[in-house]
Amino acid sequence: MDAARKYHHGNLKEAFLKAARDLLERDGLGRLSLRKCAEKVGVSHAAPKNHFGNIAGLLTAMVTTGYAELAVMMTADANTNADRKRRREQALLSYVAFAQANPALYDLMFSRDRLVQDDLDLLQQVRACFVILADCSAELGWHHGSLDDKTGKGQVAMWSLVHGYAQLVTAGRFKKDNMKGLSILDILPIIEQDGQN
Amino acid sequence: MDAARKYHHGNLKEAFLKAARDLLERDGLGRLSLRKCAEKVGVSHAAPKNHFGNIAGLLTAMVTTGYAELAVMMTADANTNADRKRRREQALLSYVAFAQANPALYDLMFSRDRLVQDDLDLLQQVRACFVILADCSAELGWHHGSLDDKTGKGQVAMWSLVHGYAQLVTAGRFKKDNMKGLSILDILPIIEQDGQN
DNA sequence: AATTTAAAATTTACACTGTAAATATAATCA
DNA sequence: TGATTATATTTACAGTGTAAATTTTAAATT
Repeated sequence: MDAARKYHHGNLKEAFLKAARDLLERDGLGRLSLRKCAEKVGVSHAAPKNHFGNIAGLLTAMVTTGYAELAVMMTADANTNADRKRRREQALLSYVAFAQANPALYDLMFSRDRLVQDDLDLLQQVRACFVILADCSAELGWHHGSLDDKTGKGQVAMWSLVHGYAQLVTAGRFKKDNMKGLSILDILPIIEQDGQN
Repeated sequence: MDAARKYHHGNLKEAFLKAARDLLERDGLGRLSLRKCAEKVGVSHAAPKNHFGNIAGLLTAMVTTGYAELAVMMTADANTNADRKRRREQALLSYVAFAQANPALYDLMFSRDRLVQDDLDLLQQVRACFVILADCSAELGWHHGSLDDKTGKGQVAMWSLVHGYAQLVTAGRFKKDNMKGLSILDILPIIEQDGQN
């Protein structure tokens, strides 16, 4: 079961994912094609059909690895005994860093019509990221103190804020004007309550 | 100069924009093509070249009308003498409503690699929307009261929050779990300061 | 009004794309 | 070894965007 020399090519699936990701970040989604990936890997253009079915399957698999990497990055320093505020800041910084390092992939990760949205692996990895963000949003206070968070409002707000920031930054919507140089941590206090963490 | 009967087709540009937008929302960006638009309008597939140059030009023009409509919706009730908090709630509700009514278009409006990003009309309409949101974020307080907003943090936070929320809602990321039924106004208090509006 | 000019739309052509079906190859298993 | 299954290739086809040449029509000019 030596995966490296098992079949004709050996690990063609991972080779394809790597080639597709390189082409995605280099040329953009609009110029990514199965045939270019196949040429880059050195196989026929019909080879990926066995592994991914169609191009939506390839993109879905690639996006799924993206969510997995994102989860790993967000929890990279979580092994320490840092308090929640520290973990939250680390996770959010990593979240934005991932989006900036992989802008085209990050874009695709929230695409509505190019992925197999009900893919089980994808849903699982998306949920893993959500759980991490949910943990980050826990114990955040509210201005209107009567509100508790059983409704998930804090989680929704947390993900909305960091995703919106990441997307707008990578889309170049914040480049001009006088708002460059801000980080997610600069706008994070908006979501924090004095005296809590 | 009767625009309705000026040329062979008459207002082919607007007819194309309408056809493209219908196909976009019906079938998604992945299945939108110039040739289908041309067939729907009833002209040859090369007709749009005179008006848009290429497909990026068509998508850019379509997205530009989207930003224009968004600006109109956000300021629809602004003629009244409502205070800023009221205007802000109206604008944000309209923002999310627009995204939900035109999910595929809204997605395309933040695409990184399918538009002519330096198109002057596009930049102008984007800026118009930003100005409205900036007005909405004015006079919002901060928890750490020492911070003023000369850096644009409030504007960045405002757009990040509402865009992230709109994108995640239209992408279906909030459909399950226990957080359905929330509106942007439910998470807006997170950005408000007691005693101010 | 007749002619010229320029704009608009069509026709034709081509390289590229995803996908399906039939075929060939190689690894696994009996 | 032989049979089976997974993997990859070949071939084919409909659809795509775009460019170039051509035709048609409106507008401009005389």
